[in-house]
Amino acid sequence: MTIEEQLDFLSSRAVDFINREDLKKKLEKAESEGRKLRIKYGADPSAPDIHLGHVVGLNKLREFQDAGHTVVFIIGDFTGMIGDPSGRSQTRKPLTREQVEANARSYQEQIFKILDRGKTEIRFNSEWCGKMKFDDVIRLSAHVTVAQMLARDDFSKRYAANQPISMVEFLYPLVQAYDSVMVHADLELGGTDQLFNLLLGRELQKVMGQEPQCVMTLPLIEGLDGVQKMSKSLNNYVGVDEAPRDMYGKLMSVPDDLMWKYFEYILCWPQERVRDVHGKVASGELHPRAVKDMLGQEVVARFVGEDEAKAASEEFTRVFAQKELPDEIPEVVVPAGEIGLLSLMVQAGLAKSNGEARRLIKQGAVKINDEKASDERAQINPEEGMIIRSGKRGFAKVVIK
RNA sequence: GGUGGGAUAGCGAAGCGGUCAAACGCAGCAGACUGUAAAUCUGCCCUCUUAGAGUUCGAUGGUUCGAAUCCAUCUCCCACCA
Repeated sequence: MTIEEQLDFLSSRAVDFINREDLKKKLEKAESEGRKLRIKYGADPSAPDIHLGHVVGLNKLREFQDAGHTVVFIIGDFTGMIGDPSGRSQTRKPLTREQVEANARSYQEQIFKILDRGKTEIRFNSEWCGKMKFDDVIRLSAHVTVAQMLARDDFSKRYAANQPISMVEFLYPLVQAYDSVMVHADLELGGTDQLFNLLLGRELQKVMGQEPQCVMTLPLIEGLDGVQKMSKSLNNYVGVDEAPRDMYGKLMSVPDDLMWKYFEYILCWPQERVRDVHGKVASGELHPRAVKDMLGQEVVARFVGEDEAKAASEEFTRVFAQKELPDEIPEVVVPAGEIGLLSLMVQAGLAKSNGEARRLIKQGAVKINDEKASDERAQINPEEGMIIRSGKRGFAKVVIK
């Protein structure tokens, strides 16, 4: 590939890219010096589940690796242990050393489903942040002005709306920027919400006498609800570590319009192909469900395996389209003898409380051995192998102790 | 240091002495419709053995026949002016 072709390839799917000229120079220089570029990506250690939202970025990192470069994957353990009042409404709890370590391990297991282990450098920012003295921090903060900070969109909005902004929030972008200095990043990648922070890294490097990093952002994809960005806290995510059945099932419930993004950013389909399939669905040549099945299967195949993908798809059809029972049904162990239906359901995990169980029964969601249960006060005489269904996806099989 | 505002169910937000287990929106769950889609419609959505009962409205104590609503103290939060 020529440099220009590389640039095209590497910047594909990016939203912001600052900037092509700089990256070109870096690529040329690296090539002539036989050096690899250092591509930085920061991860928050508080949510150890890598989900498809992260995959958007990880895919891009992988492309950089395939082009020969090194990914510097930074786990923000230092900041994670302090906690992150992330503005919005949620305050992230500070993590303990043990939690951070456990999360970091879990990260590593998951990211190498996508990244090339041999071209990845994992770093923890406590390595350098932990050594800083307070005067170092103060000196560092002198490089940035309040006006600069207020340039960040969410800060300016909140400031204007008389909403609180803590000093910590000002400090975090600075820490992140400092990470760039410490790892000598050539380019930093992040979601579009990271643009300001990434640019601050660029500024700080300049101030501290380094060649400034390039900055690239990728879209934040919406989660299962189709509206809010995929995140663990909103519980609208698909984790790369999930059981094939869940992964597939979740993908099938994604709004149709969102599929195209998933094809493009998760599966990295070329745009022409996405457009082609999109067109076929629009014209009625392809059924949206078939396309979504393809999405589900391809994603499962990528993170788990081909066979599992096929199996997940088949089971899904069987259970939901033909209303049959799934392969594996969770068991409830109960002693022999009469038991109230309500408490049986709670014990089986089909309802959180008797109240909920009652509601489900009233609404006609509960079946025992395919027979609708309508009496909430029913006493059940459990039999071995009795099947209790609650709604479309709640199943339990009775086992007599 | 000063002034003002606030803490209500998962979240947001009404309520300001009884009719409040607490409006409304969102999220969630179920049913109908489907492609387990989306949209829509309907119902539910503190707990418990019911048309009944028991615990809730930052915490504690008090006034009252009766408090989420009034008083006192406390804790926490926010904005503004310095």
